[in-house]
Amino acid sequence: MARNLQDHILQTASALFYSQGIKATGVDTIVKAAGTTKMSLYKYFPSKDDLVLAHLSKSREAMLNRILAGMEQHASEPKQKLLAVFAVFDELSSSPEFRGCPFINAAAEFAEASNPVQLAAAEFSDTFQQILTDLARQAGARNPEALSQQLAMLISGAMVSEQRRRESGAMRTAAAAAKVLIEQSLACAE
Amino acid sequence: MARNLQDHILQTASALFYSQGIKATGVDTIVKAAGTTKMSLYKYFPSKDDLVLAHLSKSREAMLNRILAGMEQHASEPKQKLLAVFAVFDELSSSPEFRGCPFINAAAEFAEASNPVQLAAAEFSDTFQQILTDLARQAGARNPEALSQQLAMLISGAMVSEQRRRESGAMRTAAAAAKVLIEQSLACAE
DNA sequence: TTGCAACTATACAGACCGGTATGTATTATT
DNA sequence: AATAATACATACCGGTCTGTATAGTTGCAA
Repeated sequence: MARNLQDHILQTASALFYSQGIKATGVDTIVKAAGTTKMSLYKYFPSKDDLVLAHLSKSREAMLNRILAGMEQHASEPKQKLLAVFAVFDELSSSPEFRGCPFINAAAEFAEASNPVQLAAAEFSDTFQQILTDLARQAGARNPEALSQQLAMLISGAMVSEQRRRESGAMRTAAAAAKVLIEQSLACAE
Repeated sequence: MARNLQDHILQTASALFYSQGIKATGVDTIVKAAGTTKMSLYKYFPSKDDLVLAHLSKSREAMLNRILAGMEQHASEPKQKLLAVFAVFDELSSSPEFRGCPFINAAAEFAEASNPVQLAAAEFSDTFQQILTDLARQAGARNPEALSQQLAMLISGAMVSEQRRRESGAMRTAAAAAKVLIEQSLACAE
């Protein structure tokens, strides 16, 4: 499981933050769930805020790795990779543990623009967008930035939709839209 | 301004809930901002939860009215009305007060599935979706449900995107995608 | 065996929150 | 003038939150 206590605490907290919400999850709850004590938690994470940011950082890595791995596994050509991203998110949002996008949710919980959580959310968003833009460019899209932004919006929207109504097939419907947009963007480019 | 104290309190609370977040806005803050006292607030709203639900109900009405008004004003044909919805949301998300979708944000703050806030969010989502589906059907779309879901996802995604990065032109990019999807859905139906 | 570091156990401080109790001032109606 | 409705002022309660202080326990290594 967890190699050391620090990882174990982070893993426990991360799961609770994602499933119950960040503000709704108290430090005592985390400590009890992890089978440890507050003193140990505060040894590794000087404040709850630090723990929250560690959770977002961990989520960021996990998400990006999953996306990149899914892309490499299911496709070789740029165009197919773009569609593979939707397959990854479909698998992700089909899981019973799915509770929406951790970054969208966290950013909604910490509304102040100056909050570090906002920065973490924007950071993930930018990285993800960049991946899509590069693929769109490689695929030869007419306007890679616009296409990638559209695809990202479809994915965000589908996550929100799926969160609101489970088993709505939102991600597959989004993928169908993506296919149309990609084809259209490539057709005009040829 | 506000005809009576109850409306005034709700209006003040609504603005704070939307701009600062619901959990981040304490009752004392609302009372101070409204220039009244807790006793008066609790006379009209038996609990903060009631106030929150009233805020969502008010937001629901305001949003739907704005959408319907914008539709009637800018267009007469179903297809044009669908596009007019994006114009409404573009205007909405261009305002400096824009802080994302109040329902997406609220639902993220109250993560438990059984929470009434979740129901309120789903209720708006369903109503909005129904409006789009009817229009899509009237316009003669091949698959009205799928098309309307795609358009709704584009709008949700654009709101999230615009919230993350202001002035990103997300809603206009979403509208461009919508145009393609609508055209394609109608072309196949002819 | 001794010593040290990691971890546990528990209690508590201080702030904040939602909500209530008690009493007063203002205004309109009759 | 008496009454009732509305709103204000202020203090308080119980609970929860993050974060800390203090003391005890375990395990491992020299």
